[in-house]
Amino acid sequence: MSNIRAVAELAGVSVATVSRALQQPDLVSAKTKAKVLAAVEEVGYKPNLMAVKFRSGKTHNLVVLVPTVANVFFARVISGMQQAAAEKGYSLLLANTQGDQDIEASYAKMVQTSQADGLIQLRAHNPFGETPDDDSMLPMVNACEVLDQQQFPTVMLDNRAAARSMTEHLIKLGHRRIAMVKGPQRSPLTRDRLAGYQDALTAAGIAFDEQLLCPGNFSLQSGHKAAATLLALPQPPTAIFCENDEMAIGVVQRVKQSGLRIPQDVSVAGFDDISFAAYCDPPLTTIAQPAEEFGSTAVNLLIDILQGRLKKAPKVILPFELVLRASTGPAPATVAPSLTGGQDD
Amino acid sequence: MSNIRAVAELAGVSVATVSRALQQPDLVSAKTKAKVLAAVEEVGYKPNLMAVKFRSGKTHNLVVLVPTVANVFFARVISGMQQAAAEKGYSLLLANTQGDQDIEASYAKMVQTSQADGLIQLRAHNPFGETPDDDSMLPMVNACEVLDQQQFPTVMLDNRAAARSMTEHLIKLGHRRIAMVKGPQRSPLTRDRLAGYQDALTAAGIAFDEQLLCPGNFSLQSGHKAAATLLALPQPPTAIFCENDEMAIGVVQRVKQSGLRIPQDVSVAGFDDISFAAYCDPPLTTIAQPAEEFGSTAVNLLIDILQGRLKKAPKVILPFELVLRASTGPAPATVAPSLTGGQDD
DNA sequence: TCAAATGATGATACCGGTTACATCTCATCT
DNA sequence: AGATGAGATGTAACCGGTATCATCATTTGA
Repeated sequence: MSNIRAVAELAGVSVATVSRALQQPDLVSAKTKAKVLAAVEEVGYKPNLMAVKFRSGKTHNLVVLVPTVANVFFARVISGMQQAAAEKGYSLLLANTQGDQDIEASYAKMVQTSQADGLIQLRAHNPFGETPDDDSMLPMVNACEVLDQQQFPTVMLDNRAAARSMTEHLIKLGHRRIAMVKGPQRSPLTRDRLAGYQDALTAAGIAFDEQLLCPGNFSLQSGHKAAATLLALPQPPTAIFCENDEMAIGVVQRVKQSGLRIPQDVSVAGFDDISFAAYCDPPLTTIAQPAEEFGSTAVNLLIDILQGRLKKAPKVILPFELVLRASTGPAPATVAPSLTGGQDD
Repeated sequence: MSNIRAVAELAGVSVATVSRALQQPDLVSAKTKAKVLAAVEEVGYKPNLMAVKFRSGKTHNLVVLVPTVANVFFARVISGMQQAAAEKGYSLLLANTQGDQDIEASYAKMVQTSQADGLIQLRAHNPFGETPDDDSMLPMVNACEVLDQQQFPTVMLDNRAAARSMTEHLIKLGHRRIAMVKGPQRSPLTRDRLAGYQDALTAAGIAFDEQLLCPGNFSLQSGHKAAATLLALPQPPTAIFCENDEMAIGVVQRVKQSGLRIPQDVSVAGFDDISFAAYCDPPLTTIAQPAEEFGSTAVNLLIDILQGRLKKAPKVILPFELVLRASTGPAPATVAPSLTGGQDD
């Protein structure tokens, strides 16, 4: 590997001149510059950027903690991050944490050991461990799933309002028994969406029925399983609102397997508006989130912090959009014909 | 940021001793080690790994060039890479190239500028530009989409055999007019799958009909569009084989929109076995690929190269599996019962 | 008892850039 | 002409580790 000293020797100048010729060409004379560039060419010089990063103390790397990259929504978020980072000359170090806090912590250490300048967390944890006493702003941004008492900059959706909006849509269609398939237990995201759901019920004077809440984990399988549970209830729901699209797609399948029609017998709604949502049968009513924008905003915020342009930790709230498709429709007129028992496959 | 010299001073030893106490504890006496560790604790010393990487010339970073991370299949591959890399102490630098060769080249430069040790390419390009004369092994592995005359180590599927296998399945079901929805034009992947399709046709004595080939780009939309074209043919196909599952899902929707039933009127098959394939209506017959294994194998191969354990560029071929679900079924009794076609099963 | 071997530790060069400061050359001004 | 300053270039410190070699103390062996 040729280095700057080899170039300097060949060009007959000092290393400082070579460095200047490449970094601040205005400071060197035209003919020196020419000599240097020729020498660079001749020895095939490529600067060792590791040395630069070491010297400058800036790596221009950003660590991203993702629960699972193999998730359609996160994939879009990452895509947005990548774009924004590339534009600013940063690279992304991707960490698949599988939700494991030890793995998170080990990657977060990359910031402390100067392997990365900052960190983006897509989960509501603080991977640095307990918050330091001094509230000096750690180079971290929290996106998507956010804890409210967070002292970090965050990018989030108003999940409560979004869930309320969807629930209101269902109520307006005449539904009274609206089930909710939840995400992981302690997720603030689930908590907020649940709150929005309850807000809408309360506003419409509908009693909250614990039985209509079903656990899930954002997977297709868990949606499928949840639907089975819900349909087996003595009084099954006429609408099922899922906290993400994957679960909704699982629900759709299970509902159809029961011989019920969507939306005539049961309405189904999702959350995220992943690309597959529009290609469901029937196409899925859902909440669209600007996934790529989550990513780009988070990256830009982080870079602002790193470059000292941010005084206070901002909270950015991105807009959602209710996307109405064919999976939701008017509640069935029937109070209950006679199939309250719910037939199996 | 505290450094090793601060620790040395506090512990009353030399920097060399501190380094040894942390790296090769056996070389240091017990009480010195204790002093050092206490000092490390006291100043909160975290080694600057950037300095280590610079000194050692090894970054332990691997660049991954992905056409689009927001692709279900690639997301799984990346997940497998991440896992394998983490186990060996490497990090992944993710690059979303959008298929742009300039972007690819700019990321490939990270290897040449010592920001990464090696590179994994998921497309059949050589991002380093024209191959160097000396066939010294560049630290690169090519996975998924592979050019055959490649001098790099590769990890791939026998796409030709897989496509042949699927086509044979359709032929066995009595289909004679089998359409193929292709991937991007110049992709070797498309070329191989097409060849396998033709192999099966030839073996079964079915004439190849150019009209039944439809362009696509691996997106849901392109599948939808392709189906529209195919169904409008004077003699539409009775089976549609798509080069990936997304397109197949798009096809399924379009076919159903035409009022045709799957598989009674038209069979549809995909490729990849993404998670959504099993949740289609009807569930999709497809070819399963070990996506995560693609990733882990590629990473392990690359690390073998980097650590000099590999003499010749190996070609690894991973197994596929024909996954039969409900989207394929017997060919409909032909509108024209004339027996030009020949034998059924 | 002295030489040689062993073990523990220290001093410092080194990796490859950047950059503060020094030096040198001219041109300009009074 | 001498002083001043601008412009071009060189010298070397520096970033923070690692590793080589030197040094010194202690033990072992003949």
